[in-house]
Amino acid sequence: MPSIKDVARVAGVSDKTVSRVVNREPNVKPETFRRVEQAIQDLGYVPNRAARLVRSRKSQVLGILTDLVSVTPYSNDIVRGAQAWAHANGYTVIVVNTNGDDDTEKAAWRTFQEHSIEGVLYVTMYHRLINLQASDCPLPTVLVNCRSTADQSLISVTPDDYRGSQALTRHVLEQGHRRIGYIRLNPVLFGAEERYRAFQDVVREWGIPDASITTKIGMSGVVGQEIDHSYQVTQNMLQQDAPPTVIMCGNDEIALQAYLGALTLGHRIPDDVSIVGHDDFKTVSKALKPALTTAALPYYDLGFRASEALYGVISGEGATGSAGSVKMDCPMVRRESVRPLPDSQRSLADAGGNARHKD
Amino acid sequence: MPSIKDVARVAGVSDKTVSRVVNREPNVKPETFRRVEQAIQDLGYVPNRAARLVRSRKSQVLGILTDLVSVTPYSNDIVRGAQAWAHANGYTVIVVNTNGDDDTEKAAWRTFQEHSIEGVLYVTMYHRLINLQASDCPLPTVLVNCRSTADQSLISVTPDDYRGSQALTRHVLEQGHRRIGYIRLNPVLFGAEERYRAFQDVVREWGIPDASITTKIGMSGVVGQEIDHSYQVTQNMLQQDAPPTVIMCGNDEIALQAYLGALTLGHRIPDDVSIVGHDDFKTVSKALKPALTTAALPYYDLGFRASEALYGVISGEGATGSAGSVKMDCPMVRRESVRPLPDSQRSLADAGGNARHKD
DNA sequence: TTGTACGCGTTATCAC
DNA sequence: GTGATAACGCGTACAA
Repeated sequence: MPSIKDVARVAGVSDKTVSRVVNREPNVKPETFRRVEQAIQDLGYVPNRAARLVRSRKSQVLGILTDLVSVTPYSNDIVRGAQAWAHANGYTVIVVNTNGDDDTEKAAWRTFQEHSIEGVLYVTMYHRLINLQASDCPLPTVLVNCRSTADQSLISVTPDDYRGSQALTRHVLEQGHRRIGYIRLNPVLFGAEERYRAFQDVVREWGIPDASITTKIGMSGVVGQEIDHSYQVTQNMLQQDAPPTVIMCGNDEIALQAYLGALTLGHRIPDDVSIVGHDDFKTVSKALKPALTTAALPYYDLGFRASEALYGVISGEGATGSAGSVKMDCPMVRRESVRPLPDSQRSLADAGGNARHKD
Repeated sequence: MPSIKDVARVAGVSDKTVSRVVNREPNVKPETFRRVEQAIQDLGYVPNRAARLVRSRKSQVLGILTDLVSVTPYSNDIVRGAQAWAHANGYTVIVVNTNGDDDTEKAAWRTFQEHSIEGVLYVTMYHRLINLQASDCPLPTVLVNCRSTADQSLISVTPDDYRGSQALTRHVLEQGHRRIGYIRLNPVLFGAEERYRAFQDVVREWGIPDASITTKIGMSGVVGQEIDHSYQVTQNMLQQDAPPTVIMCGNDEIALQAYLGALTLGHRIPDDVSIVGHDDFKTVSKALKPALTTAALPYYDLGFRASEALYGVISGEGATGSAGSVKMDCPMVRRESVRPLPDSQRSLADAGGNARHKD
């Protein structure tokens, strides 16, 4: 590896002049500039960041701290989004997965300090509340996909599950559905409860009677290894007396179960039952036939936006705390799994009937 | 950030002594050791890797170069595996996604050099053949999930698609299936062709007549944005004169389509048709009802193993080229989507019949 | 057992 | 415009 001195010697200038050229500083004669560039080419010189860092204290490196990576393969898009921002802005990224282990997390913070990282993205792989204090973070930190209950001064970037679910529920009602099944995600999840709350609020706002709503929990247990009974739940719902005309699912994976459950019973989607999901996990939502109407979790954008916010903090111009925090929209993705109900079927009066097609 | 000198001053020793304590070198009086440790604690001193690196040339950092991340969310497990190895061995990892762009890849190599990275994992997100030359790699490199046709001297770690598919095909035949549908993955994919080749070889070896095999292509087009017609293909297969008793799918996503296609037609799985996949994408294979019998792509292990191999190269003890290259097994995961055929249905004579249950 | 002098590759300061 | 010279935080070599 040639050093700046080698270049200087070959170009016949001092090392400082090479430094000027490399860093595009002013006050270099064009002729000198060319000679130096040539020498750099010839030698294949690449500046050494470590040496630069020793002096200048700017590492141009961001750290990403990640918890249960295995929960779902999709949330990794957060990391991708962050990487995209980083590389577009001359930053490099170091990722450490803690798998939820406290010691590993401690070690990660230390690693970050050793590398003189400028700031870290603390990302959780599902939307949740955490207990972090700003004083626990030795480096500038932005929370992604989570918020701290313990310390409001930590900036966070989270998805707006509430509004996503709200839009979905309104859409379903606008399509004329009145008998609704709702399969809840694991209640342990913060995002899950937000979605359910939105559903309840909208349904109440529209004056839908409780009797025409069926709510069941589809998953339960420890996050990452929950038991999924949504297949069975779907079938029970569809076999009850006045079955719902639409089943709203806590997320797309539950929606997949709902599809399988409904199809196995011989129900057609959306002719016999409409189904909506949440998250827009593409390998599910786009693969389903008919494709699933859902709300898109903006994972990639979460990562990208959070990096911007972190950069704001680092460069000191950043607002902090709830002022700087952002909730990002989960836009509805309308596909073919929701059928508009004809007027004749919209009344609640036929609540005893079964909208299923007969073949 | 306190430096080694600050610690030295507080502890009342020279900086070299602090260095000795930090690096656990011998010849430090226990008493001194304690005093220094105390000062480190008090000041929150963390050694600066950059400074260390300027002298010692060992960055303890690995680079990961990654192409089309978006192809599937699952292959990211390769990166996880590599990270796991790294953090278990005191290494840190820098990941750069190129999205298949050549300029980005060039820039990535440069970034790696700037960071004095010790070696890089060149990982592709689907199993394929590439054109890389060892001379294109300014740093020690190991190929993951791909092999170079241009240069055999590059070590590679790849999944053994052939053997995975072989095991699956044998299993299906052992369960008595003779009329077989095979839905091929995009033929552009190297792994896809390996799987198909294994299927053909086994079927020939067992003397299954061509007439009882139906082969169709389920996906085609540019990788990452292919058109998927496997849903329709499945339905066509099931509606033909002597429908297959089992459908073997190029991967789990096709298997999902096969489930949907079959269920929609009113077929039961595995009573009416058995289905097998490939890859073991858990959000599909475990979610399906009944759960899918498939072969597991060892993504995580690929990343882990490749890191070991790379470490071998770096520390100079490594075999190179095809000698050091590894093909990793894709073990069959036996679940409930394959039904053993009763002896009465195993003969090829009933090739005109339809094994479907009548309700 | 401990300390001193120096060098690593780079940037900062200031004089030329 | 350009170049000495010092300094960054740490490890190495050697002296004490």
